[in-house]
Amino acid sequence: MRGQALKGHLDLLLLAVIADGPKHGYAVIEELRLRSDEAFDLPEGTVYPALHRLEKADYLSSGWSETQGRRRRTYTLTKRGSAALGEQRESWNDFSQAIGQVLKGVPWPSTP
Amino acid sequence: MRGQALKGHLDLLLLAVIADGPKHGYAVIEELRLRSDEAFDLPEGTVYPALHRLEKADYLSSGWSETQGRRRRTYTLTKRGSAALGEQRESWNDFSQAIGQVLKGVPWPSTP
DNA sequence: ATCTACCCATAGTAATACTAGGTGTCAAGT
DNA sequence: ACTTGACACCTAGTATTACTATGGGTAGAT
Repeated sequence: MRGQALKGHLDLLLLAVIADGPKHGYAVIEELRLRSDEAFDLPEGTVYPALHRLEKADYLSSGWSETQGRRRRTYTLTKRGSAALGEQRESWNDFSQAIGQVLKGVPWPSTP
Repeated sequence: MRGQALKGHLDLLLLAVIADGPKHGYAVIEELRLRSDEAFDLPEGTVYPALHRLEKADYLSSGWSETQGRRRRTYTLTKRGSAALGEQRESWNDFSQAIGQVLKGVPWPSTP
């Protein structure tokens, strides 16, 4: 899948996987790939800046840890982040339903 | 609904409504509003440039007509446009399903 | 006369996902 | 000893794109 289709929905995905439990960036990428059945394989250059953005917006908080010589920045969902997740989830539902309605009337190309 | 969530999926919507039959820009906006049950109420500044883009990409062709003193530019889906619609529709299905899968595991906030 | 609906257009802005690079650790293979 | 690949982080710059704001014009109703 072309990744750029993510536009506007990346935050929802990131918040969703972190809602499941605190995670560091690399783990977020892996988790997203797993849960989406390989559909989402996001480049680091997409995820890290987005996490910074979400932290700045107070949707996530972070802390450093050192695990066997590797430094990790682990992100946790804040209260605001949890609320945002709920809202974004609803708006995703509305959005996808609306698209579905528009598409409903359109016939698929003839496949005899 | 906040319109900017459209990012990356506007073309699909435009192609879809025009696939139903040739339409001019203003009619596209109306049709989209109707079919989406008011969810999509796109500003003209969004739609017109997008139509130009799609025509440039040879997904649409256009022609002017004059109806009771009003000039209209009517767009018709090209063969390439029809193919693109099919592809974008499939990729929308994959995309929305993938989002659904990611969201599946996440519990909604406690609503007692 | 003015307002609203109809109908088109463009310039500039903001947001954001991505490309392309960079830093460094550790384990396994050669 | 060296290289490769997985792990783990980061940023600068680019491209795309939906939107805001604005402008032009016609027709019909109040």
